Amino acid sequence: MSVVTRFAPSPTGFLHIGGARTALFNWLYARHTGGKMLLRIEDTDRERSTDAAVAAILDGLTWLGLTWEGEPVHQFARAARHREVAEELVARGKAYRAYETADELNDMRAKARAEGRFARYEGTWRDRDPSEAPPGVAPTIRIKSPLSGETVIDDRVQGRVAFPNKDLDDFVILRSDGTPTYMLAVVVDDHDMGVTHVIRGDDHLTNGGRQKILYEAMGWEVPVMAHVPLIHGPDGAKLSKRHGAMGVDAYRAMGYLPEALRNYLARLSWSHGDAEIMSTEEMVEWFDIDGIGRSAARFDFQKLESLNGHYIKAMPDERLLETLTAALPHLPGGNEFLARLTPEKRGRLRLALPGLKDRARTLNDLFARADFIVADRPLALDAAASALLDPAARSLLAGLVPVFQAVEDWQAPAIEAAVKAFTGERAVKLGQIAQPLRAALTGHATSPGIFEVLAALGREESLARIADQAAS
RNA sequence: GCGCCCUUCGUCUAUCGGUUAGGACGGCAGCCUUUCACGUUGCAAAGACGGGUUCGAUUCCCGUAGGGCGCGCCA
Repeated sequence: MSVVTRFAPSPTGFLHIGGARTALFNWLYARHTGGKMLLRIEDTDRERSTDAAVAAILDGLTWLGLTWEGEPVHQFARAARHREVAEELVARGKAYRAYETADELNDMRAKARAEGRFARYEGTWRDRDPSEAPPGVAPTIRIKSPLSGETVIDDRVQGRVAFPNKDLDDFVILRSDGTPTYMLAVVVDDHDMGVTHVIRGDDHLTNGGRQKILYEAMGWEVPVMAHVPLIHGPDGAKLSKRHGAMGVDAYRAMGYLPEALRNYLARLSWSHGDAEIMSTEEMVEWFDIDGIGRSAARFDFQKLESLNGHYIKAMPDERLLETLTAALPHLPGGNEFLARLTPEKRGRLRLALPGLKDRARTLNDLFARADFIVADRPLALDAAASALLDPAARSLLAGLVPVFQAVEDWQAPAIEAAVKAFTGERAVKLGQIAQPLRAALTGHATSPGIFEVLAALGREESLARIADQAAS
């Protein structure tokens, strides 16, 4: 039987990092086994679900390169089917109508909590005759959970997990307005969609027990379950906005590459020996549920950055240039940079890229360091650059002009040879000329190798920038 | 409060009873060097605690502590 996994986000916000990892695992497992991953939008909460969130989630998945099979299933559209199953359960005596109002239930819960008791539905209407139903109350449908014994799920990650049935109450499966609850909808949809493997966050572990009760009530086969540990923030607490619970679009805006994020996320609670840097093909080949660990992982931005730097360096220049220009609109300040990137400057950027990418860990970092490429003359100098351009330095720069005019092949090696000959003549150290040159050409005290900068800028622009700063 | 889960360097992890407990990120130091990086070499850094089981426990069991998740007509 072919593997069918699914990713089932609720569209109440962006695709957060934990969801992205869950989607990644489902995707990897489906690819690894030659199966498929389905996408289901869990929008039964009509109050909180929004179209914008659906769009954000699809966008996030697409950016991450996680593809799904077929059209996304919208859970709410299947409400009639869910109702049908709920009614069938009532007809079979596996579920019953309960006539408490939501307010009454809330009061009962509040009271139980205040008294330090577990707020559990006591099954008041479980065996009561429906003829006793109070008039004017629309009932919910509740499942009859077993009263004794235990419900066991054999989880592929967590192992055998047993829940005492006395703690599992008769949860609502159909609301009084006739719409299904999550618990019902998930089970019916997973069954109807032919899902064979449910891979999700372990915050759903106890739900797994409840869902098993539903599967058994319907006489359906329970899918393989794999509850993956959650991702925590750097301080070990639940991931919140404070650390990393932003949407994946926020990671894109921070200049991370999807392949870097994929690689990083894959290594959270999953490993394959000592493998750290993995191509997507390798991840697909190596991924297995057996490799998933059982403890929660903390999100570590430094490691993500390190990986991201690796992928930036590894990317061929032409592709990196395309990737950067495509990403720019999503990066803070990116549009301004893009607006100034004339075709001529784009050519210079392309030439400077090898030196630039070694120094960058994010795309933001990359284009920030490339500001000298798009800058217009006369360059604004930062404090460190100004300090380098003392009178002696300015006079040395003036001496360089004829040297540069005489360079025949305006490439880094020839330029370097010419400059070294010049430093020999003047008996100065390379640093004494390289630093003022850097300041004049880039406006900063740091930059890629100075000869690469000269080559990238071109002779004309380089000489003009030098003239702006040289002693006349 | 009740239930369930987790616990190896600061972080992510390897180890599937016998290892000098390995790798990666980060840190520190050296090298490279025109700056900053990159690269490279080396160093420091871990089995929460207490009991068992065993010839031998990081590994198996129990307890304690700490952390997490769940306990909605949310998903």
